[in-house]
Amino acid sequence: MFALSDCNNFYCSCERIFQPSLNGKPVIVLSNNDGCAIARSEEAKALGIAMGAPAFMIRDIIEKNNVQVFSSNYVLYGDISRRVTEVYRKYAKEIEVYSIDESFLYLFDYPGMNYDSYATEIRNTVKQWIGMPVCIGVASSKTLAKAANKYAKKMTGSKGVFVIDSEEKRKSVLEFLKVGDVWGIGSRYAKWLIGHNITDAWQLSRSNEEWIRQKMGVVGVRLVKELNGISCIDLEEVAPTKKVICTSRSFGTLITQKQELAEAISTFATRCGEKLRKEKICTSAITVFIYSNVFRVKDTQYHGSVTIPFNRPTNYTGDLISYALKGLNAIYKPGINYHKAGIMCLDMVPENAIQETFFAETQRDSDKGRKVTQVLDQINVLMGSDKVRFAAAGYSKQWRLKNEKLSPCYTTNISQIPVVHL
DNA sequence: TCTGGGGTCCTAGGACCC
DNA sequence: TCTGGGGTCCTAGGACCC
Repeated sequence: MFALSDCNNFYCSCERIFQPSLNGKPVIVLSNNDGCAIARSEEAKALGIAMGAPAFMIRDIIEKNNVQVFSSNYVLYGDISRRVTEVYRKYAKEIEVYSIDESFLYLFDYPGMNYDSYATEIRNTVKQWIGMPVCIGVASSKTLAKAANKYAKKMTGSKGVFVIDSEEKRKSVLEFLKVGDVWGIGSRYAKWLIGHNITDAWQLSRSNEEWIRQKMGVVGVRLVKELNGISCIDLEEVAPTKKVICTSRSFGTLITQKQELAEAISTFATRCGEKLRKEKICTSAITVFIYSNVFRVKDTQYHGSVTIPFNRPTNYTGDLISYALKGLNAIYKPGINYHKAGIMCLDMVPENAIQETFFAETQRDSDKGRKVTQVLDQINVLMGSDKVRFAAAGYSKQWRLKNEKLSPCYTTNISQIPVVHL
């Protein structure tokens, strides 16, 4: 049996662990730049704050109801996520970390196993050890486990656990689940299915396979089989190496000057380098892009992007910055209010399987680069991000993210932990 | 005034190989 | 009247996930 364990309102719950007085109160967490509400406590949802609602459009609701607002703190959430995952490992043969707040568990099975009490124990342990509330769905396929999880969240009150271990239970879960809420059915397919009078997951599970194949391909066929309890999607215990790595940001303020863009681009190249080295891969080409703000309809709109192939794959920050700045040169247009930029790394190869070029000196250069970044990474892990960096990344950072409501990194930065007077 | 940031998979069609 | 059989690679577009 598969279990899907999902943290409740994860980012909000992370903030509440360290401020328990916020329990029972409306809490929201905003996206980067304090733009949109991307996590809402139950109380905030009840006030009508929608997922993705722009902060400036819900200001009234926030002020009237004293909603507690946080900027997103991914360092904190990432660390809490890691701790929750550690608890799961005690309870499962294999686990797949599916996202920052969700994991699939392939459960142990004993003769006479009681999945309901087992899942309840996992839930209680995560709550007691980490302080994180989770809900758990258990079933014979991943798609059904996702469905059971949604049912557990809405229909079981404070129990928070549901096991599909009979046809009656499968039917009641699928009848409860709207077709658009099925894992793998997005807005486009939902619209089409509803147009053909398939409105819930039960009806979808009973639909004709060939008809589904024509419109939705093999993905759709797999999905229907999964709803019928036939497992077609395996657990992915080890995450496959990434095919694309992207670092992009909107700016806290609009940028027009090339020099400022260059600093931002260099900073993104630095982040990409860190990500590549962590995955032990190199990239053979990058795409650099700079965008104006589509919401400012009176501004001249511009989407510039260019892809630059390399002679030799690299994950050395110095290389990435110099290629990225060449890219910027090619696409920069003056007189535009730039709002967002980014770098995408493509065509990955493993770090230890690089095809060398014909010219031997690049080998020597790359050894030097590798040693430099090793030291750089070590210092920055120990002393804090960006303590030592390339000058191209600049110092002013006018464009940096707006995050006015940032909480401390309670679990990863000792010096930020506030003193509590009892 | 103010609107996020990452990813993946599948398919069809064109171009090419022997 | 009749025109083989078996492949790969690449790209763009469309769908999806958190």
